[in-house]
This record gives sequence, structure tokens and C-alpha cells, in this order.
Amino acid sequence: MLGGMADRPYHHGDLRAALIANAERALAERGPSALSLRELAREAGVSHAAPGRHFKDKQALLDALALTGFDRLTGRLEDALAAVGEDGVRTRVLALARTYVGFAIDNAALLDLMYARKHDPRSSAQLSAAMERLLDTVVRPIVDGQSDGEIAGGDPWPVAMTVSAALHGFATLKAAAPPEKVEESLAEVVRVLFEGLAPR
Amino acid sequence: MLGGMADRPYHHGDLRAALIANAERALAERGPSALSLRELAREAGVSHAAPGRHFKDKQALLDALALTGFDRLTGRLEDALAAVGEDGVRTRVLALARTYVGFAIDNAALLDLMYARKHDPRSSAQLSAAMERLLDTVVRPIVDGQSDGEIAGGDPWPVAMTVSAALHGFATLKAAAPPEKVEESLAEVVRVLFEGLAPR
DNA sequence: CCCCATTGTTGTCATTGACAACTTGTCGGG
DNA sequence: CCCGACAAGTTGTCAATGACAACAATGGGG
Repeated sequence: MLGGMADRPYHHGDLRAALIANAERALAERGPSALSLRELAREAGVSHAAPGRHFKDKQALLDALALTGFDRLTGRLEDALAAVGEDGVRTRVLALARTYVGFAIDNAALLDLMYARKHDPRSSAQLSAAMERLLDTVVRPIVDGQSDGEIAGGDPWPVAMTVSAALHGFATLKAAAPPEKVEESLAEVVRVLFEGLAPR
Repeated sequence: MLGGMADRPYHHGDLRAALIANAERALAERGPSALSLRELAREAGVSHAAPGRHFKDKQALLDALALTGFDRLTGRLEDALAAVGEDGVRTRVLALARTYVGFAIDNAALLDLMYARKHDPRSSAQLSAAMERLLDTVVRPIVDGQSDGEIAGGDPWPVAMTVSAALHGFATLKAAAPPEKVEESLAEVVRVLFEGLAPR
């Protein structure tokens, strides 16, 4: 009963969410190497071992962070698709491209984390599932475009894979470029994708 | 003159190279989080502070590692191009694709490291330069193909960017897939790139 | 109303990265 | 040839960290 009566309640309320939110901020602001469970605990105003109740491991925290990343990215892509409506495949692919690359620029470190965790065989099945949902979001407009005859038919998966790969690769390669350059070359990439490399 | 006379010389000979080599092995075998300067020092048979003479910091070691990665990848791509000779652009692009993806599969963790370090503004100019050399290696066949009329003309950079992006993205997305699946869908990706998405 | 699962806490340990101060080996100019 | 400067390695130390164990507060359901 000394002066040390903490005004904070003994229970945080939603420590788990707070930790993830702080982790994401720290990741964006100071890079992945600056992520420390103890520091996150301090920021959340809890003791150094409290995070252990919510995440077995540092890795578990990172996995959870990656998972929120996948979910948010998928959500944004779906919102973008909804926003452009039924304006044709190319418009929709361009919308996907802008959104994906925008996310990559705003969340470069998070995106790195997402894919780094995905590579690790020890990573949870949840991550693979989230990744699949992400790919599905890209496949759907492709399939729609094929059935409308707007793009060439055939197995949609290689096509979707090519588009996804180009988007992800572009985002990775261009993440540090000036924004207007990005928009410009992004449009060019979509054009090349649609017209192909062959002369006509 | 007790039995403890270490048979190894006081000077290692080429500690720097040994550290990088061990680091790469450890990275591939046990993931990036298992990389410890002290453990690398132990493996090399030197004291825990010896690495400090060659790398200011852990980050410096990682940068050096990334640099060797870029150099080796660029070298392999050039070798692959040399091996296919003058067989046409599509053949050359396919060779690049196979080589790039092969490298990505065999060195997934290293490739992650390479691009993660590239994102960091604190990373050395050497890394950017290495990255540029890598891109140049992809651009050259494109330019050649354009001047031969084998692929559509125009600014070669968006074209090269699209190809590079597709390759890198594909490598990232497919790094964990079974090899024959990879070869198959890789061929499809190159086909889509050449023919484009538009119906014909 | 009290039991006990959940969430947090304190304490501790080995490992790590960084740095400082010192030693050993090598090599080139006088 | 030797001697001094510089490169490369060494020991010692420190604060920070992740993991774990043992203990304490909280509060909801039997």
C-alpha cells in the first residue's frame, strides 16, 4: 500500500491485441530487429513476462502479426474490387495492382515478414490458409473475365499466378521508388501483361 | 607449453570468408533467427569478439552475405544466358526464369535476406549497385530481342520490369512447391508473358 | 460463496551483441 | 636486421533479451 498503487487495473483488458498493434507500429517504424517482447510489454504497461500468456514464443507473435497482415491485405483487395464494380477485367486487375502495391509501400516491413514466415515450414497452417484466401481474391476476377470472354481462356491458375507474381514482384522491386513513378510504371506493367511480349 | 597448444595458428587466414560461408550454411539450415555472431565465431574456432574485426555489427555481416547472394545470382543468370547462346529471346527468358527460380528454391532464406536488406534505407550503396547489376542482366536480353524484332518495341524498361517482377514474384510464391509443378507452371508463366492476357 | 482457470507478476538463467583494453603476429622502411 | 605501426585475435564485461518457473490477483460459474 505504498505510493506504488498502479492506477492501471491488474488485467489489461485486451493485451493480445495491444501487443500486436504495438508490434506492427514498431515494425514499421524501427524495423524487424527492433522488435522485442520485453519492450512491447513495457509499452503496453505490463510486466516483461506477460506476453508469454498470449504468445508461446516470439515466433508466435510474429505469426499472429503476419496473419493480420494477410487478412488486412485480402480485405483491401476485396474492397477495391467492390469499389470498381463491373467495369471490365482490366480495370479490376489495375485496381488490384494499385491496391497491392499501395499496401506493399505502406507496409514494406510487414509484407516482408508475411512472406518470410510463409517460407518457414514450421509456420502454422493458418498462414497458408490466409495466403490461399489472398490468391483466391486474385483468381476470381480472372475467372470472371474468362467467362465473359474478356481475356483468353484456358486454365485460370497459370494466368492468375502470372498476374499475382507480377504484382508481388513489382511491389517488392519498387517499394522504395517515388510514388508517381510507381503509378506510371505500374500502368505499363498492366499493359504489358494484357498485351504480352510478342510482336503483333 | 601445456597440452593446450592450439594447433591452429593465431591468425585464421581468412576469417572473413569463413564467417560468411558458415553464416550462409546456418541461414539455410536453421533460419535467420539462428544466426549468432558468437556461434559463427565458435564454428570458425575463434574467440567471440573476433568477428568484430571484420564486421562492425551483425548487420554488416548480413549485408555482406546479401551482397554475395546478389553476385552469385547475377553470375548464374549470366552463365545461363551464355549457355543458351543466340537461340531467340523466348529461349533466353525461359533460361533466366529457370535459373532465377532455381536459385530462389535452393536459397530461399538467402533471397529473403537479400530483399529485406535492400528495403532498409540504412543499407549500403553496394547493395543497390548489386541489385542494379542484377536488373541489367534481365534488361539486356530484352533490348536485344527488341532490336531483332522478336518482341514488341518501345521503352525496354517497363518490359524488363514486368519480366523481372513476374520472375521474382513467381519465385517468392512458389518457393515451397514440388519441383515438377514449378517447372510446369513456370513454362505457363513465360507463355502468358509472351502472349499476353488479351484474347486474340 | 468459494473454487479454480485465466491473466499477470517477480525472479532467474543462459545467450547474445557491443564495446574496451590488451596481446600477438606481420610486414615494410630505415 | 630490427623496430615500430598496423592488422587480427583475445579476454573481460555489460545491459538487453527470450524463455521458463513459481507465485498472486481477479472474477465467473458450479
